[in-house]
Amino acid sequence: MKVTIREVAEAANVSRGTVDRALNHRPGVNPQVAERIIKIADELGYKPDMAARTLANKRYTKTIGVILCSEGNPFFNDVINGVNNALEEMGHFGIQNIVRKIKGFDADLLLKEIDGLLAEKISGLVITPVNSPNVAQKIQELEDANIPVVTINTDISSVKHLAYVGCDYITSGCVAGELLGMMSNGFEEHVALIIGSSMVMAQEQRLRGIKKTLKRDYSNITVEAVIENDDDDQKSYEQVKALLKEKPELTTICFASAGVEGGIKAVRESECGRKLRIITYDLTDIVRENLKSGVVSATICQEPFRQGFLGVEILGRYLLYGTKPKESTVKTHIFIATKYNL
Amino acid sequence: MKVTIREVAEAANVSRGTVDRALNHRPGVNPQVAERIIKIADELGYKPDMAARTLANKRYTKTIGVILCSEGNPFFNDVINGVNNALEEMGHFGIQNIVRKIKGFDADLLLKEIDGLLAEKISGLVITPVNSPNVAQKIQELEDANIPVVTINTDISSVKHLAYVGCDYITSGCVAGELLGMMSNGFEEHVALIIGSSMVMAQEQRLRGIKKTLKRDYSNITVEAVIENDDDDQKSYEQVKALLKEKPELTTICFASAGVEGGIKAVRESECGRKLRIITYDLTDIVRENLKSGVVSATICQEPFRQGFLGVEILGRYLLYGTKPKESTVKTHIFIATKYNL
DNA sequence: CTGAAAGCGCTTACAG
DNA sequence: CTGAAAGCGCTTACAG
Repeated sequence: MKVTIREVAEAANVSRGTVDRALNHRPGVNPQVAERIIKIADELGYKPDMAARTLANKRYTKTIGVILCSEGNPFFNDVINGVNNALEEMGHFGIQNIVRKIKGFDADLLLKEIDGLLAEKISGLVITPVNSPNVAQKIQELEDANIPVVTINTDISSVKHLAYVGCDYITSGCVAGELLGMMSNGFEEHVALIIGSSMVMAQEQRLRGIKKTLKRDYSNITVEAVIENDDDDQKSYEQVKALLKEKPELTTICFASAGVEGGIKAVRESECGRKLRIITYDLTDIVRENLKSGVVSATICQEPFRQGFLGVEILGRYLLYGTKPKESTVKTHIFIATKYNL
Repeated sequence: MKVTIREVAEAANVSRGTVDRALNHRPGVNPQVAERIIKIADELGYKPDMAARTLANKRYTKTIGVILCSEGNPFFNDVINGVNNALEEMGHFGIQNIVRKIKGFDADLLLKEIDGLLAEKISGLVITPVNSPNVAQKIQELEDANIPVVTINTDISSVKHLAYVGCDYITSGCVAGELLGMMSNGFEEHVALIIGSSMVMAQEQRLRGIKKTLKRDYSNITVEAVIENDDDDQKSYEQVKALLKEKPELTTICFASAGVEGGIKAVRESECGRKLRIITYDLTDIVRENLKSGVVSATICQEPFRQGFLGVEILGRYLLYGTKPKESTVKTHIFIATKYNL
């Protein structure tokens, strides 16, 4: 039957406190005794009871801090939903939370918010980091101070942290390339790729994935232009407008980032007879609308809800039970959605 | 701060036991008192602590029964993984389990297994049901006896039960239709649809979804044949072989069920110059291999892992905390995968 | 370094 | 119908 700490204690002829200390590698146990206890626990097949552990830890409540660069960016709506759902669940287990949202991927603001949360004594942090050295250094400091950090949606390089939950952006580019290829049906196609900025790692990676795949497998597809719209709809509008005038042979536009609304407006206005195919990334309200009406053919998604949810859940489990995910990189799925599978 | 049952009891001037009984609608409380307690708890913002609840319930252990029609069907591998993962989690919360796997969607076998699990005193059941009247009746009996039932992957009609976790098969067909449409790039295409059996509701629905979408939006695509292979590879091989001889104009084959291996073998053998496009459903090892090698262009997935995982989790949460899912139908996502996003 | 004991919040068998 | 109390399994402050 069920093996509890009590059975282990009896078998080892020590108190339950000592078993607990030994099994959880807490200080203050004779190493020999500890080793013996661990062995006995193992033989008995002892598995800690999460509910009891959680309950006992209620006396020493922990707080999860969350910082999202989400303000004014509709993509993050689903990430936020995921975060909130997981935080609510953690609430049932007595974990508190503080959430901060900032506008843009602004390193200085981010650092200020991190310090703010540290002042509030958070026990762990979930964050969409800016991939800059000073942010990396700050995250290193947190990890060193035993405050685990989980990055979501976008990662930070060169700092070991508890986990990253998000998609692989190069693969995400390859999928777009493959999709463009499939949709060409072997015929000649001329595509334009619209990104936000090649200075953002995720977007540069996507671009790379697309180009690589087209080059390798679809010589019938020519990339006519790569445009950076700074994720700005007005700019996107003007650029796409100019592009369509300049390149009448264009058959497809792929939006690898934001600025979809402006871009589509330009396409709509200039459409005179020919039908441009549009593919996008992610599933914002704008994209959803345009998929339904047939303006956008397909969009490539990355499970934003799950990014938020898992990010918080992984941190929460670590704080509650000390369990780490098997891999520190948790990839969310990339998949293609059409009007039918939103 | 944190409101516990104790605070509610003090505010209401009753014992904690009475608060518990009132809040959980257990019998044996004066209705007026109960109402007052519920109101006070609400005002105080009382939220039950799941860990404590779980721990307290340890004394009255529950067992989840699982019956899967999965034997010899590789699609179910991921469903099984999901089931096992969730069962392990439930184990931490003191819920036991009994799992039975049977071969084929065989109603009589299924009924026998259900009775077997009932004899083992299961508290709830997760099942891939056969949609037949006698199975429906048996599930009704379980629900009446307060043994909640969750169906996964395929549902049973006309019986109210705790939940169904799986995809919407008509939509799943529409997605294939849309995919075929996208891949045609407006050119004339001739497709064959291969299903297992139109007697299986899921497959009949998929077929319907595909045909509907093609008819409405893609008049350039002609369905040349619909073939039933009984999910048998040998049969599939022979039928596809004959088909290819008979219909040299064929450009695409869509496998809406099993028998992919046999079908692909036939395609391979007969390929003389022309390149047939193949699309499939789900992500078995065979499909994965053929996607990677470029033989299969795309496959339409339905989150099998999640079907298993959520099915068990929903039942477990109901048994532990009495919480029901918001909707009794929990749809898993349908998405398109290419060689890059497996 | 080790043990005895209190406590986390909820549930239910038992007594009244 | 209601209350007092034991107990679920683990953790840690305290005493030794």
